[in-house]
Amino acid sequence: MRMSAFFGKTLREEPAEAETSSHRLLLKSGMIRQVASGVYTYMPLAWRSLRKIESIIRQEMDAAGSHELRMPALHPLELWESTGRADAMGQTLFGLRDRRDRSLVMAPTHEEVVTQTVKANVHSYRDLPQILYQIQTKFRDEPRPRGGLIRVREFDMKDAYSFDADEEGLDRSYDAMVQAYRNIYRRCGLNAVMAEADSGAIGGKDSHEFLLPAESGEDLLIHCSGCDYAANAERAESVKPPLEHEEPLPLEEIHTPGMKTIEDLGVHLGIPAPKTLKAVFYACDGEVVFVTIRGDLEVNEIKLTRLLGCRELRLASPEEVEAAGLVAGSASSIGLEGIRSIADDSIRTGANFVVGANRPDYHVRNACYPRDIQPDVIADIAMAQAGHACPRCDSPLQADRAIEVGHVFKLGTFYSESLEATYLDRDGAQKPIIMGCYGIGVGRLLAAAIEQNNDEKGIVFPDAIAPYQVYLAALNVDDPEVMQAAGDLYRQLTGAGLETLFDDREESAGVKFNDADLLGLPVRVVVGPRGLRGGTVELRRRDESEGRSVELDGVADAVRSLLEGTAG
RNA sequence: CGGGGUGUAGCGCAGCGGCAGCGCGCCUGGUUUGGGACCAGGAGGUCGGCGGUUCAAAUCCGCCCACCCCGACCA
Repeated sequence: MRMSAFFGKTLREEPAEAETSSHRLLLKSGMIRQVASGVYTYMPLAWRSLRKIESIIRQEMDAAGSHELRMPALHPLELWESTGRADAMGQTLFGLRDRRDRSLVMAPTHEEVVTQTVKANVHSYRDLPQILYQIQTKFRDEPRPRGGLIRVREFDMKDAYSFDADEEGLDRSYDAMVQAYRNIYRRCGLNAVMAEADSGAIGGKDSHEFLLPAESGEDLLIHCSGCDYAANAERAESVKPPLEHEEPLPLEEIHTPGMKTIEDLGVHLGIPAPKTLKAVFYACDGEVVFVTIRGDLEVNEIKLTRLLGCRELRLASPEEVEAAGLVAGSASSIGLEGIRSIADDSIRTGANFVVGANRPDYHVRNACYPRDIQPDVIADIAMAQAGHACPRCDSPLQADRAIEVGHVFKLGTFYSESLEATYLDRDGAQKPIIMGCYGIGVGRLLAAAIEQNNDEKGIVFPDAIAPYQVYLAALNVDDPEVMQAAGDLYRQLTGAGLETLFDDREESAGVKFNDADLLGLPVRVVVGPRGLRGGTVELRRRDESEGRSVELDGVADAVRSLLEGTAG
C-alpha cells in the first residue's frame, strides 16, 4: 500500500483523553477513532491487525475440531428471561423494541442462542461432542468503558461453546480449547498466563483466565515465583504470614480514644497490624454479617460471596451497622449474638490479638481463638498478597496487574437444563448436555498486545499481528533515482509476498522515521541518496537498535530472514 | 450510581463581560531534504446545547448533554 493514497493519519500531538499507553498509541497512530464512549471505528491499520488476529484464532479453533457458525446479534428478550439472565445481566443488557413493541436485546454473549441451536440439532449421544464458535460483535452497556479498546461497549469476540455427553468429555473439550488458546497467544507473540479464575454465580467446577501482564490491567494476577501456580486475585489462595507462637494471656481492656483503624492502633500503641483483628460489616442480600480478619489482610469479597452463597454482597451502611447494635471502629465478635459471624482462618495463626471492645474508644488486648472468639464459620476469605507463600510450593507469591484476554469456563448443565437441551444416552436415558464456554476479545487482545509491546517512540508490533510486515520509506521523493529504486523495491517486496507499507509521501525524513517508529511495523527499509550511492538500503527491525546495509537486489530475502522465526 | 475533571478550527490549547485567538495539521507557490525543515500567501468556528442576566455573553447564572479519570459495578 502506498501511503500517499492511504486512509488515516498519524497525530503529532499526544491525544488528550488517553491515559493508558495502548489507548494513546492507537489514537496517535490513527488506528482507531472514537464514536461514543466505549464505541470505536477501526481504521484500516487496526482492521488489518484485527483480521490477522482473527485469522490465527480461526486456524487454531478449526485445528481443535471446532466448527465456525454465525449467530445473530439481535435476540428476543424472552429467551434471556427463560434463563433468568435478563435480570442477572441487569442494565448491562442493551435493549430495544421493534415496530410491534416486542422487546429485543443486543446480544452480550450467546449461551442461550447456541444452546437453543444445539437443542434442535443434537438428540443422541452419537451427535456429541461438538464445539461451535463464531467471531461476532457483542454489545454490553458497561458502567464505565475505559482505556480505549480495553473495555468497550461494542466489541468483537470469539466465543466458543462445547457440548458433551459426560464430564470426561467436557474435560477433553476444555483441554482442547486451552491448548488452542495457548497456541493463539503464542502465535500472536504474547505471553499470556493461564490463571485460575472465579467460576461465578453459575458454579461449574473449573474456570481459567488468560492474563497478559500490563500496567493498565484491570485484574490482579497472583503468581508463584517458584512454580507455575497462577490465579486471579479474586480467587487466589495463599499461605498467610505466620505469627510466632504465644501462650494466651488474660483479656485486658485498654482505652483507645479516637482510634478507629488498624493504622491508628499501630501508630498510637505500637501494635503491628498482624497482631490485631479487624471487623468488617457486610450486607449479604440485606442481612448484616460480621466478618473478622487479621489486621494485615483484606477481605476478598468474591470468596466471601461464594462462601455465603448470596446474590448481592456489599459493605453494610452506617445505618445498618448501627441498627445491628455494632460499634464501628471498636467492634469485635467477642460475646456477639444474633448476627452471623464469619472469620478468616488467619485468626488461627496467632494469639493475644488486639480487638474492639464493643464500646466506643475501648479495645481489648490478648483476644484468642477459640477462647474468646467463636465465629459461626471459619474459612479462607482473604485476598492473597504479594509476599504471601504459594499454596503449592511455599515460594513467595508475586502480584502483577494484568489484562484478561481470554476466559474458559466449565459451565455444566445450567443452560441445557434451563432450555431443555437434552440427548439420549446409550441406555435410552434423557440427559442434559454438558457445556463449556470459551471467549477471546479480539480488540482487547490488540490493545493488550500494544500495551505489552511499546517503547517511548511508539508501538513495537509482534510480527504476526502487525498491520504490515515492512515499512518502506523513500526519503527524497523528488529525487528520481530514489523514487525509481524505492518503486523497484516496493515491487520486489510485494512480489515476494511481503506486506509492505510504502511511504512515498512528500514528507521530510524525520516525519517518516517518526511515523515508522510510531506504527511499529516489524521491519523498516530506508531508501535514500546516501545509501544508493553505494547501491544499498538500510534495514532495521523495530525491536533492534542497530540497522544494516543491504544490496538492492537482496532486500526481499534479507527482510524475510529478519522476519523468520517469529512470522505467523 | 458516587467523587474529580474537561467541552473554543481536524489535533493540542489560550482567552474568562466589549472585533474569535495561538501552535500543529490542511491548501497554493517557492526554497529545502538521513530523525517531526523554512519563507510568503490562504482556507477552516452554531465557542457542547437550551434558557436567563446584561446595552453587550465563549466569558456571569441556571438546567441539560457529551467525554475523560478514580471508585462502585462487571453471568
